[in-house]
Order: sequence, then structure tokens, then C-alpha cells
Amino acid sequence: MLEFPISIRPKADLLEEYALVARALAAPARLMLLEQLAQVERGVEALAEKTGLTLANCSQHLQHLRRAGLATSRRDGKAVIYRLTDAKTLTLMDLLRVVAERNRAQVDRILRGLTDGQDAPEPVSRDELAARIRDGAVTVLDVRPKDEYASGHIPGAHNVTLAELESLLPRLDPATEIVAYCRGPYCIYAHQAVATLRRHGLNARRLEGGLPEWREDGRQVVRIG
Amino acid sequence: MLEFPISIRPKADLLEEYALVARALAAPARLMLLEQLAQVERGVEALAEKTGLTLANCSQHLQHLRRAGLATSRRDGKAVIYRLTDAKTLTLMDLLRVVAERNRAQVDRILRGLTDGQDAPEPVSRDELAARIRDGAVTVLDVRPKDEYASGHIPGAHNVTLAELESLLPRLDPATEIVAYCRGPYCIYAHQAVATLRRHGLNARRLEGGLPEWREDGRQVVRIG
DNA sequence: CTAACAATCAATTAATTACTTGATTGACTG
DNA sequence: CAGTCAATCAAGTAATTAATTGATTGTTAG
Repeated sequence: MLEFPISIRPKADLLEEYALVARALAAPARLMLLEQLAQVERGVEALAEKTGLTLANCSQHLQHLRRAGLATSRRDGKAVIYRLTDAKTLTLMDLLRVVAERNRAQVDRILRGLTDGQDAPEPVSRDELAARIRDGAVTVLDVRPKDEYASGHIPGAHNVTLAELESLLPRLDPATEIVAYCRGPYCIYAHQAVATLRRHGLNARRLEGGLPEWREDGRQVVRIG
Repeated sequence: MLEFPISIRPKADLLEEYALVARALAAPARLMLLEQLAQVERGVEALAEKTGLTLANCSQHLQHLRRAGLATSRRDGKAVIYRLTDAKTLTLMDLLRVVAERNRAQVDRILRGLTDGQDAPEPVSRDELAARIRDGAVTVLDVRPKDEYASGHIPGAHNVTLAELESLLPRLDPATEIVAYCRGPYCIYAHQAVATLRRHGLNARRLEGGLPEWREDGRQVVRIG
């Protein structure tokens, strides 16, 4: 009779299992994929295009994420749709960022480079933004690509890509506060948008976290189509 | 004039920074070191002995942890003492465990092997244990090595290694609940102790987390010497 | 200053992991 | 059922990372 053998080095085997999860987070390509999956579930080909990975490479990275339990997949006709397993994955991603920002001077240097050395103001909390939306006292900008905006965005947010932002500047009111958001903790679009807006004298801040975190808080999200 | 160059691929560079933190967690040897550092700060030689790594290898792993911001070091005479940077590191370690336990059947299999296939009871929360200690209605066992017990333990806990446990069995009262704890989320001593105790008809459960988590809650810890 | 000790560095080898290419599988479509 | 499309697999190469060994640095003690 064949049984699953019990581990003869349980401690080493357990550590190996935990390390497997960490290894899944240990490649930039997979962090990029997780960021995408945090926006909306997608098939392998779409993910490959979004991230610039080749199809086979993308598939292999996704399988790595699935083995580690960070993503799951289901078949839908010819396509295999991947999504994040649960919010624990988002939490893990954000903790990585927090630790890196606290302890790696290099991270500050990169973020500062995004704003031409200006000091960026503190981000707006999601609670605060929700309150200001209720009062109508804020312009909300979603700085992600059109398709991601379409698959879910904060109610009332206007979709403006960075390329479009310049042409929008004259129509923005310097008296109204602007809050910009993007994909979440790893995304730099909102940083860049806020830097551009402030350079032009507008009162702009970033939202803390991005659309995935807003959704995860259980707040309302609007879909198109 | 030389300046720090601003990043020309800020997104890729940021992801590389976050992946660096994850990579630090991606080796069993380093997880073992982090578990040790969670008990008490130590020099490189002591850590090498505790983990079974060679001195040079241990030093290199510790430097990897330091680069990632998970550990920090200070010089004390001839010795270099390493410690965890902050509680974020503990949180990261525990999240790895949670994700692995939720999604990796292999983890269940290993943990079940520790208890001869018995179902283990739910662990006791730290709040509950604190309350029971106040009432005097519980025997607390610290199942770690003597030196780790000496460097900090839960008030009133008795230090019993697994090797000593058998000889203690006759002196334990089946009517009093026993709570066992060890190093924390990656440690299996408490699992094994509880399994042994229950096999002998005693009413034993594990503490949720270990000494580092208890300390992190801001609860009292006793030192010897 | 010299000896002793703790830790790190440098260089090599072994082992893993990432990416590419081309073949294969599975499921729908006409 | 053949054709098509999406994804995976398999095999090979390139790149990274881990562990070992021996030399070197910094610090204290005598």
C-alpha cells in the first residue's frame, strides 16, 4: 500500500514551503503580474501583453504564482483565467513595499526622481477621499490605461492617462483639490501625475494605495460595459 | 559634479527593490536565522551554531537580510550583533506562513505528520492565555532550549525541552489545562509537545504564535540573569 | 606592538532559476 | 472531423544564487 510518507525532516520541509511562497514574490516579472491581477482577472495572453513578457514565459511565471498559492486559475473555454487567490496576497505585496521603503534608501531615491526632487505631500487616506467625494469637494483622477479604468474605478473618477494629462491642465480648477490614483503600491503613474499637476500650480495629492485597495476596503467600484 | 543619477526605468528599479526583500525571505537558511533573531539578538558565531550553518555562510546570509532591511547589526567589541529591524519582519514571516498553510496541502500534511495524524485542537489566543494566567487556571510550558528560555519567557512558564517531556508526564495534572509555546510561527516544538501530552491523556493546547509574538503584543516577559 | 578572536571578503564550484524555442495538449468552430 | 486558438510542456542555454575554502580586516587584551 502506498501512502503519503510523513516528513522525516518536518522543520526543513516546512521552511522550504514558506520559502516557496517568498520565492514566488522574488522576481520583478511576477510582481508585475500580481499588480495586473490585482486590477482585474485576465487570461495568459492578455497578461503577457500587459507586462511585455513572452507568452511561454508569462505562463511559467503564472504557474509559479499558482504553486505558491498567490494566484488561482480557472478554465473559460479556450482561455485560462488567472486571478489573485485572496486579499492576503495584496497584504503581502504591500508589506514588501513598506519594508523596502523603510529600509532601502534606493527606493526613496527612485521615488524622488519621479517628482524632480520635489517633496511630495502625504497621500490622502481612502477614508478621507470617500468623505470628500460625498461632499463633492474633490476631483478624482484615475491615471491607469483605459481598459483598466473600464474594468473598475472609483465612482466619479475621470480617466486621464499621463499622455493626456498635459492637455487637461488648462481645464482644471486650481481651487479644487485633485486626488490621483493608479494601480496600487507598485504603480508610479499617480506619483508622476501629481508631480506634473503640482508643477503647474494645482493642488494635487496621491491616494493611499490604488484601486485594488479601495475595492478591498469594500467600497463601491464602477464598471463600464 | 557627480550626482546620484535618477532612474531611467523607475518602475523596473522599484520592482527590483521589492523583489530584493522577497528574495531575502526565499531561502530556508535565512528563515531559520530570522526565527532565531526573533527570539533574541545574537552574534554571528552563536547564530551559526544555532542554525548549523558554517560561519562564513551564516555571515553572508545575515548580510543578505541586512541589505533587504529585515535585520540590522551593530558592533559590540569584537562581535557583530544582529537583530530584527522591527516588527514588520515578524508580520512578513507570519504572512508567508498563513499563505502557505491556506494554499499548500503539503503544509497540512507535514503538520499532521507531527501529531501522528491526530487532529490538533485550535491554538489558544494570547489574550486567552493572559486571562488564564491571571486566574491561575493553567500550566504554561516553554518548549524551547534553555538559553532561549533564559533570554526571555512568559511569566510563570516552565521550561521543558521535548527530551525532558516524557519524564515530566507523571507529575502533570490531567485536570489542569496545559498551554505549550515555542519560537513562533515556524517552530514545531509546541506542535510536538502538544501531541505527546494529548497521547498521554492530558488536556494540552498550543499557544497562537510564540514568544516573539507575545513580546510584540507588549506583554510582560521574564529574563534570567 | 603582537597575539587572538570575530566577522567579512574573495574566489571557486555546485545548484537553481530565468528565458527562449519549438512541439504538444485541450477546447471550441465550422 | 479538421482547423484554429489559447495555454502548457520539454529541452536547452544563460544568468543568479548558495555553499565552501582560504585569506583578510577590525577590535581587544596582554
